Amino acid sequence: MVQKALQEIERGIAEIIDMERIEKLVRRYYDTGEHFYVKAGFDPTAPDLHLGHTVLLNKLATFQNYGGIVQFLIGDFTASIGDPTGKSETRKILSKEQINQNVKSYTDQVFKILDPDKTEVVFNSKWLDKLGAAGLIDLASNLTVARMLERDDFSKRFRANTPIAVSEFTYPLLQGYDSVHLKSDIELGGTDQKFNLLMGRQLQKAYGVGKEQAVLMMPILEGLDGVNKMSKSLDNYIGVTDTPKDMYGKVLSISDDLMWRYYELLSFLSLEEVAALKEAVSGGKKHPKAVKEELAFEITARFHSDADAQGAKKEFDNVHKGNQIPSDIETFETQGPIWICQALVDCKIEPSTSQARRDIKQGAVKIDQEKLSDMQHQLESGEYILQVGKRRFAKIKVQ
RNA sequence: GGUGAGAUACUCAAGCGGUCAACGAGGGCAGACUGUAAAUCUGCUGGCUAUGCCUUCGAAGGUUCGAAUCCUUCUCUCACCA
Repeated sequence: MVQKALQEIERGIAEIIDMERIEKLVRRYYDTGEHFYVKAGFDPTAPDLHLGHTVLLNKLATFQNYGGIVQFLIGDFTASIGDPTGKSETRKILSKEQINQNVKSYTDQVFKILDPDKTEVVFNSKWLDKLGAAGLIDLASNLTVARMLERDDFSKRFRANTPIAVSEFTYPLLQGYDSVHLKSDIELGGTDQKFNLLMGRQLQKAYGVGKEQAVLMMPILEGLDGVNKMSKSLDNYIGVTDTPKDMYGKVLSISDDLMWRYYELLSFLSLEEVAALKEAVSGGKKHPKAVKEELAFEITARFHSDADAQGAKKEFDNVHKGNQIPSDIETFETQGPIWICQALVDCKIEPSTSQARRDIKQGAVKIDQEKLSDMQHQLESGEYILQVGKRRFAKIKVQ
C-alpha cells in the first residue's frame, strides 16, 4: 500500500529532495493516521488557471489521497508590494478587494481538482505584515549575497548586466519564511523554484522548526508553442475554463513531439499505456493525429464532460475536415454599404484596416467561402460570412 | 558622491543630419504543402479608403530648410572608483 502511494507520488516529477522523509510521512500516516502538511504557493495576480498549473495541482491531489493536508498559500503579501522581476513588465499592485476576488475565482477552479476538506487556504500577509524591519533583517542575515547570486535567474541577469533590485533578494527569503511559519513537511513547486524551495529547508533549520521540509519539483509544462513555458502572458496556454471547443482545438494544434510531453504530464493514463501508444505510432499502427485526438478528448472531458468533448470533436471535424463554417461564430450588424476592410475591423477579426488590406492582398480573406481580391470591395445589404485565414470567422448583417 | 557607457518598434539589435516608418534576427500573421501538427519554402509585419498624409526611436526643450541622429536639462540602467 505504501509502495503504491510512493510510486504514484514519484510519477512525472522532475526532482525530489529528501524522498526518505516523504516515505516516513506516508508510512506514519498508514500506521497512525497522522496527517502531514504539503505547501504550495500561488500568486494571486493570475486567477485564470491553465493546464500548466494543473500539473502541480494534480500532484497535490495525489498527496491528499495519502494523508497530506494541502497548505494552499496565497502570496498576497508579495503581490501587494509589486515585483520588479519582469524586465519592463511592472507588476500591478493589487488592492485587497482585487486579491480577494482573484482568490475566490482561483479556489473555485482549484477545488475542481483538490479536495476542499483537506485544503487550508492561507495568506502570507497574515504573518509577513507583522515581520517588520527588524524581522526582515534578522531573516536576511541567514543568507550571503554570494549564495543568493548562485540562483540561476540572478546569476544570469547579473552576468547579462540586467538590473536586479535588492528587494528581489527578499522574495526567496520570504517564501522560505512562509515554510517556517507554516511548519510545512513538504513543499511543491516548479523546477524554476528550486532555489526558493530549498530556502524553506534552510530557514526551517535556522529557526529551529524541528523539521526540514522535503522538496518536490514538478517539470514546467511547455505551452502550445512547445518552447516557452505555458503562460497567460505568452498566450500559449490552455485554460481550465476554456470552452470545450477551444480546449479540444488547442490540444490538436500542438506538435507531435509536444503531444508526448502532454501525455506524460497531463494524461491520467498509466505510463505503460502511454508507452504502448508511443510504440503503436512509431510502428505505424496508429496515426499520430488519432492519438492526439484521444488526448484532446481526455483533457476536454476532464474539465467539462464526455458529452461536451463529443460535441467539441464533432464541431472540429465538421469545420476542418468538412470545411464547414463553425456553428458559433459571432454576428455583427451594421449599416451598408460598407467597405470590406472597415467591416473586418468592425467584426474584430482584423486589428486595423491596414492589416485588412495586407491580408486581402495575400488572399487570406474570404466572403461566403469565396476568396476576395478587390481591396475596395463594398458590402451591400445582406448577410455575409467573413473569414480571415483559417480560424477567424464572423457573420455580418448589413442593413 | 565622482567618472565613463547606454536607453531604438513585441523581443534582441543596426542606424549617428536628409534617400528612415527606420537594416538584420527571433517572434507573430498570412499563402503553399499537410493532419488547423511539426519541418520547409514564400510574402507581410505603426496608423489612415493611401502612389500621399499622420504619429513613432527614454521624457521635455533647443539648434537646423530638415533630427532616431547635434546641443541642454531631466528620468532610468550598467560599469569602474569612493
